[in-house]
Amino acid sequence: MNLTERHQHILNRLKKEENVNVIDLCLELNVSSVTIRKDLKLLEDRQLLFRTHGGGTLINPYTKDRPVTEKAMIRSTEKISIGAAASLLVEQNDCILIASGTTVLSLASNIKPLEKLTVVTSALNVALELLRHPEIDVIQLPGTIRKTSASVTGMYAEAMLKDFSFSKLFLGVDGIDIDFGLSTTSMTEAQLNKRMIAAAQKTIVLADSSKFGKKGFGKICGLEEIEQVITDSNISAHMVETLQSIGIEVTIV
Amino acid sequence: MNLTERHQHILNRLKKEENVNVIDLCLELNVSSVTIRKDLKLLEDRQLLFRTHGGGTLINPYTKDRPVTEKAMIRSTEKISIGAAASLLVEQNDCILIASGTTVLSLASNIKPLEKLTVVTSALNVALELLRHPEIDVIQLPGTIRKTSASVTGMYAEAMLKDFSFSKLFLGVDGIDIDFGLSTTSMTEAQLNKRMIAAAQKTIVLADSSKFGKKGFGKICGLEEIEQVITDSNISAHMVETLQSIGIEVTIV
DNA sequence: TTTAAAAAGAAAATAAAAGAATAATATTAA
DNA sequence: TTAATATTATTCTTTTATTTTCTTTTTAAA
Repeated sequence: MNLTERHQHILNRLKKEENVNVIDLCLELNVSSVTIRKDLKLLEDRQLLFRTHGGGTLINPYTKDRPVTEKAMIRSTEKISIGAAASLLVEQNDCILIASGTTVLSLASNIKPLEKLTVVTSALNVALELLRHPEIDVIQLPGTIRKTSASVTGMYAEAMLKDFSFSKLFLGVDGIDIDFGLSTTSMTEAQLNKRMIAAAQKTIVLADSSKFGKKGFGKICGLEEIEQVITDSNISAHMVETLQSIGIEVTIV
Repeated sequence: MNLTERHQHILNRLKKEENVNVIDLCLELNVSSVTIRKDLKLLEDRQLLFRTHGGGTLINPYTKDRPVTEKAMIRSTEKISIGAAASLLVEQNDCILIASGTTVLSLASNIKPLEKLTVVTSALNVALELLRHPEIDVIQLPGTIRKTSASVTGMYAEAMLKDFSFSKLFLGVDGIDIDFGLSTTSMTEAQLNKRMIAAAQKTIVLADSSKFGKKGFGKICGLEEIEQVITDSNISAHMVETLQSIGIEVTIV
């Protein structure tokens, strides 16, 4: 039995029983505990399981049971830092637009407004997160809800955006590529994001370093349309230079 | 059983019973009380429960205005039954409208669609609840979010409703009075509910028995505009008769 | 073959978890 | 209020799991 078969086996057991432990896997697969731990680590890096002391589990053990919030924990440390850095850009009496995605959700949980703030968002979980603050006027965009991101898309949201102008847009994306520009997995979401960029005076992209060089299915826009990127320190120096040469402000946390 | 599995167990028990105690958990999980206390402390640090003397609870014991998700627990048994009864009225391929409130949230958690279903809602928590079902197309109405009910109101939602026609509206209210009719605490919500009634062929009101004879601030409509009421068995016989005499179908659970 | 690279394992060092003992604190009943 | 009781926090020890470094084995390529 080789490495991939072993990994397959581990994932199958996880699917059946939701969690596995190192010792059982050693016996079942006739390999040492060191090997199993390496397997688990690798699978965790690929975000196929969560490591626990003594084994692994399929579901993130420490999130409330919303499917969407669980996803937020992937690369959580980076996302939390990026969200915190983005929250510093929010000023008093701002009118901002927040798109969907796990990274901007982290922004939402980091916002601590001192005075009035108006937030329009497409993401239901962002809206719910912001409800905690009485200082914030939260406005929800309408539309069909995408199950994977818990956010709306569609013509109603696009039409409504035409009535507003925002000082800033906080945008999360699935891919940033020098040539292809910004992209996301859904066509309708890309369409809405395009309108969002048009409605905002400044577009700030929140993206952890894994997003660079990647392309999602739906193109949102070229890089020339954005003003600022916030990312983590694993971004390559070359990418930073390229972005800066186009005139994009790069913030590294 | 390892640490994470134990934590999972504790959270599951909490979800079912709202509070746990140290001694029971010791026996159930075969670990010392020291360990359980460490578990509870850790889960409290992650804001997944609140520590109490001798155990833990899901609800913060020291806040007055509970967030929306917790408010659902008040009169929960009645609300669960009412929600379950209402869910039976949902038919395949229906296009329904669900308003806001804790009772209709209970409807949302009871819906188990067999085939396609389209749901439009003003309440964010209803929308999130329904996302679990791939068969349901969930459409969110837009607008400013009321913090107390986590639902939208305002002209954008009202305007959007004009584009649709629904077979049924499920409405939660704060008061049902023979003379004053249906009412709710918020003026803007009353306004939206009015439009909702106009957009639906049939209005089904979900209200536990405590709501009868009460008046909220904002009048929604007179009783003649509704077709059906679902309530619990504590409603007075006289009230049932009066409602039926106006031609309202009364379902008691 | 020889060599390089990947995979697996052994062993020691390190870290985490669990429980015991006890002091500190909170709750309850008198 | 006080005393009795229950619960919690703290410290320490034992056990268990993990990480790290290094060696061996296997696999693939030159």
